[in-house]
Amino acid sequence: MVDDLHQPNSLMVRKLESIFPLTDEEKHALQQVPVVIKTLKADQEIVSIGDRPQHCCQILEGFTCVYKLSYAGRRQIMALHVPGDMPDLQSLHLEIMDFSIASISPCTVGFIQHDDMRHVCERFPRLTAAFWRETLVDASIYREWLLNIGQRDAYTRIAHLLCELLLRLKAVGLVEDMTFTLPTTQEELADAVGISPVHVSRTLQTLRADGVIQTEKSRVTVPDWQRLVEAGEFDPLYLHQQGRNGP
Amino acid sequence: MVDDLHQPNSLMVRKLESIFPLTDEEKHALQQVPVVIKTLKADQEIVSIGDRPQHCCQILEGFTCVYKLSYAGRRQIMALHVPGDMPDLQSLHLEIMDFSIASISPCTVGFIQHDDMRHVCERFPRLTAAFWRETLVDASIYREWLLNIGQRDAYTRIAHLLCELLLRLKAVGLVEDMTFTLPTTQEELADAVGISPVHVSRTLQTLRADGVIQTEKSRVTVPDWQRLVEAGEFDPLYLHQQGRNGP
DNA sequence: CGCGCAGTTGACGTATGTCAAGACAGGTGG
DNA sequence: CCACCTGTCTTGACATACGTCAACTGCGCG
Repeated sequence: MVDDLHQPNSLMVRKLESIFPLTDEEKHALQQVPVVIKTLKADQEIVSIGDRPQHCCQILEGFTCVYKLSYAGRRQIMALHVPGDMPDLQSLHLEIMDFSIASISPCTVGFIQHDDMRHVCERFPRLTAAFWRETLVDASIYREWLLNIGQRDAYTRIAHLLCELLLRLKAVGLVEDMTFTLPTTQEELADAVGISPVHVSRTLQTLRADGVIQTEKSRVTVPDWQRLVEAGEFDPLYLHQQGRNGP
Repeated sequence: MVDDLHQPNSLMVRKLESIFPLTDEEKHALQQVPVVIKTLKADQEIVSIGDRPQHCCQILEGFTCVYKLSYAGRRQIMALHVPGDMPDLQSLHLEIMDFSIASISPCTVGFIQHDDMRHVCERFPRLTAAFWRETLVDASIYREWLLNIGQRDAYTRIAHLLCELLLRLKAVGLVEDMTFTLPTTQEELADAVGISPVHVSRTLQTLRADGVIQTEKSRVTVPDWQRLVEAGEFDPLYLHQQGRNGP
């Protein structure tokens, strides 16, 4: 991944190729799209609710989150995004941002002008379909999070989230020996699963005590995938990762 | 609305015209798309999780919901759909359904073959954009529901849901004198906001006692919009209803 | 070396869940 | 037209998962 960065759009090509093989023409066109790369520290806003952005972004390194605040000032994280993800494709068609995006860890992010996106998509309608599909998978993940937060207890919610992250990170080569980096604080986890930080702390402890996960600093390792799947009531269907259904 | 039914696609034309004016050609093409109309009783499945549908649908009359079950058999309703909505546009690009759709009230639903959808979209790329936009608004609603369920208390959740329904029903002409029909049981409401049916009952009672809503059978009337908005911490931005922001 | 943030722990509070009984209403059949 | 039945809503008593608060620990970083 790191060496790929010299060719900034290669991650996008890989992403779209995971949907269907691209023609050389399509690949070439994508490589031509200008990308502005920025590096960010942790906890910086990338786009803010109410903005009318003229570009969208792709995460190249690090983790970001999509969030909103309630009037009481409580934060709900609606999505975590990992390298390869494009969290604000929707801005192509919805003028005003209805959520904010912030970095969770240090990040590198690529920005692409809407106009440039539209041009490639016009020339290659299959790319439109691929980007549309990306946003549909995002929506599917939102739905699963609704089920998670609305109907499952804290223990299951966290296990479920870890299952999801493992599979998504695996898909971009960021899992080795069932171990991945989770650069979130417990407070961020709490905001993602809709429970309080101290309850996250306690729940993680029982997950560790049950041998479902092991942690060391911000590295998480899953000694027994099947156990984690059961703990999280996890069914990977909603990720729509073609061909994959386990690590 | 009822008389429109003789021209089944007119609701779709209206829906897309709320996004941008359609050319006569586009309208004409849409009118040519074959639609199969079915009528359903309440509580019937329209599409099931795991299906690989070859068509998508538009709600013409009545209410439907999108839902999933947890392993414990608890149901989370992720979305309520009202006339004009197209709940499974995603099946155009995601082969396997990751949720089920069921009628909540008696319904009439129009079914359109994927192939027919794809053909119009190919001929008129702006229609692709319009349908894509529809799915993006759905996603935005999922996000707001995440905030609602994850961070707000029962009282606020229900008030918020009522705000949303009022605006969406208003947009399709189903609100008169701040009154609309809500053909859901309290159990369905409960599954939509992630609380228990008996707590829904109690919460509705205090909403009524506070004068925020009035109910009579399944009719809900909102005597003071501003009060309901405050009770629900409601900001209509996420609905992306162009030009509108209140009833 | 010390500051500060993240995580932990315990005591305690509460919003909401559960269970079970009763009231009510709409529809059906005699 | 009445009696019944079924599904929905309501009510009360009680249980509990989770939240809150506050103090303490430990580690990383300047």
